Amino acid sequence: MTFWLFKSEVATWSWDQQVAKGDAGEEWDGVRNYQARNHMRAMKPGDLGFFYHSQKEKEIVGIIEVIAESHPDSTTDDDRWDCVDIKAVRALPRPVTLAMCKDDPRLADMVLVNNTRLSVQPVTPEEWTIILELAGDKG
DNA sequence: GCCAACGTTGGC
DNA sequence: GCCAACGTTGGC
Repeated sequence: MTFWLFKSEVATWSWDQQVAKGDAGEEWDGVRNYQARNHMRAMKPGDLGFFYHSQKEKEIVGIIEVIAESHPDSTTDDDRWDCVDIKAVRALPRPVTLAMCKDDPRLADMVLVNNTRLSVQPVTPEEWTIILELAGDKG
């Protein structure tokens, strides 16, 4: 089991839209960054991830599950770009803001804090647990 | 709205 | 293969 974090602007693809897709989920398309793509290629069905709203909200709002391995991105003919499918698992009881992550010394090395521009990134098991704690999520 | 960080492109 | 120019992301 590996943990991840997916970033999206609310205007582009929001948590509510993800939830509306239900268990069918949706492909995480549109990624045009090699690092982000490589992370998606490393994902396995059953992996869990956080759903983060960038720009305005700047907070982790929910948990998603990877439901399909990486496959060609249907929004482009360029075969360099792959994506996975994800579905919403549950919303966090309270969102965890970027500011909260920055304020917690245990999260000082988190990619979210240190590489603001990477839209798909790994999360360590320790970070995963800490964020669930900050969110008041009991699993 | 600005700007820092960083990734990509393309000329050489 | 280097690097300058440019474009984009996203926090502030």
